[in-house]
Amino acid sequence: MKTSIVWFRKSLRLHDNPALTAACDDETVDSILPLYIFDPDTVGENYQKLSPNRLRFLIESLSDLDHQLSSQYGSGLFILQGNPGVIFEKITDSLGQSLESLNCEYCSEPWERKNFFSLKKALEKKNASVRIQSFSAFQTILDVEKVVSSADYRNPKSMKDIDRIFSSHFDKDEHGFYKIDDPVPAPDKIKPLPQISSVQSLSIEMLTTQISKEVKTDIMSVKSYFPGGETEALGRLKKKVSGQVEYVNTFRKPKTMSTNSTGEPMEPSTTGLSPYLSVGCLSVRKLWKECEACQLQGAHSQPPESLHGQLMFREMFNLLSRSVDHWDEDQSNVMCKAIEWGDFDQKKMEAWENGQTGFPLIDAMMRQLHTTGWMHHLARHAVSCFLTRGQLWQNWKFGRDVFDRKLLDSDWALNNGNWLWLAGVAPFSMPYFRLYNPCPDGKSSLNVEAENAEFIKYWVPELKDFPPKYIYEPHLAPVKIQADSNCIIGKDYPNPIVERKESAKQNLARFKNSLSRLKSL
DNA sequence: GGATCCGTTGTAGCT
DNA sequence: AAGCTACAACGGATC
Repeated sequence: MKTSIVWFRKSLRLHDNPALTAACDDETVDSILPLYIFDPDTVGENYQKLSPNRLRFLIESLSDLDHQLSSQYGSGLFILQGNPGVIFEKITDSLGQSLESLNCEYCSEPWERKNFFSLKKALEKKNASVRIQSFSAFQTILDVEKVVSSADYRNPKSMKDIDRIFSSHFDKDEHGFYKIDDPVPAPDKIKPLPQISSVQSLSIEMLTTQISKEVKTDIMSVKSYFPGGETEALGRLKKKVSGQVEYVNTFRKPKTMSTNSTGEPMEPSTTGLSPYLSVGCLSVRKLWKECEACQLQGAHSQPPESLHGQLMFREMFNLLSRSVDHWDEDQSNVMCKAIEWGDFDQKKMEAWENGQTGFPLIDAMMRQLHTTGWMHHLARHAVSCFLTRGQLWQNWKFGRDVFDRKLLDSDWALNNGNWLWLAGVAPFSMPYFRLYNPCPDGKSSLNVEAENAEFIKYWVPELKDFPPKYIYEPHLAPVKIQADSNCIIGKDYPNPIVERKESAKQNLARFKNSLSRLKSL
């Protein structure tokens, strides 16, 4: 018996999975072990690094993978918990010389690369004939290692830069589209599981029970809008993108904030596919190609506003996170100006995280994040601007950590990149003085309101009877109106945590001072 | 090498 | 109602 291990890391899917396909096509092996490792370094010793909602999403994604493997292929997902090095030691001991190869996807995070290299070394020491292969172009369209190591690579900072990188790595076809490889279909057959008696897989049920107990929440009953899993991902892709030529071709990101006409307050106005990309239930290549198929049908929007543009920014951050040292730091990070932010202010941070700032739009957005694990991209702009250079003068890293714990689509490269951008500390085009007004008038891109301010009233039900006129600044409503609306500001809903204009003015001056100090160094 | 242009999606106030 | 201007003013690329 010869066995190949297929290690699922951040690509919890069967379609467009080159590591899996390679194992299936390998005639020298007769059994395949699909493996997932629940790593305490990633989720936290007590699962505290991920919100219950993220844990549920991950479990559902694993469950779907396991179910597909067993019901369609007579295989199954082997789930183990622990440090990958220790896990592989156990498995290789158990498989002995029958271990033929290990296939996995390339992961670009510093700790993941370290994991992989030390693992490779240890395995090869044990068994010199084992073939270990890491496959790229899995989580990204570009081959990250290849691009950042090319001679003319420079850190991309704009759509123009990233477009230039695409141009130098892909030819264009007769329609002007980049020639990107088609996604690989799911395999027809997967070879059976090997016999391993000494290592026992965790069942989804056991894992769920254990996690729920540890985080003191029944994670499977967390109110959710995005169910995890490849099956869901492909269903959503079909519903939102594949057949939706008009939607895709007119997609302009800055214009999407108030276009949710579905009548479903939880339904995103954008595709809502990002959670599925982050755990790899959906292949980004497949998404790219489905958009392209729509664009072939006629005139369409262009990067940066189009869906392709959004995915190109995603590639940009993935490259930067690999090529920039200390990508997640504000010191010794060439992509971050070390602004002298205020000390961690627990009161401000809690008000912001819990949606109790007294700014209804900000609070609605933060409560939506807490409940659904998702926020519109412009909402992320608004709340991060508010927390940092706008109103609260807190270090972007504090907000980054909250997002990372709660966002279903959280991704190390993207989350840090977006915070660097929005805090105005990166050399991207975000002038620090360009603030978002958390109390926008009708012309703002942040304006989420139909006439009735439904978005705010849904997420901040304290204000559900408030007249739309005062919905952004309820403290300005006369006391009689507050009483008639069953919400006394300062009692039933907080007063603004800071004075909006004053704080903005002060922070602008602080930012400016920090910059001139940095320049004089 | 100094001037000019440009950058994913701003705001406020005017006509 | 859409479109203009002023605001405040960065920093890298390009010419």
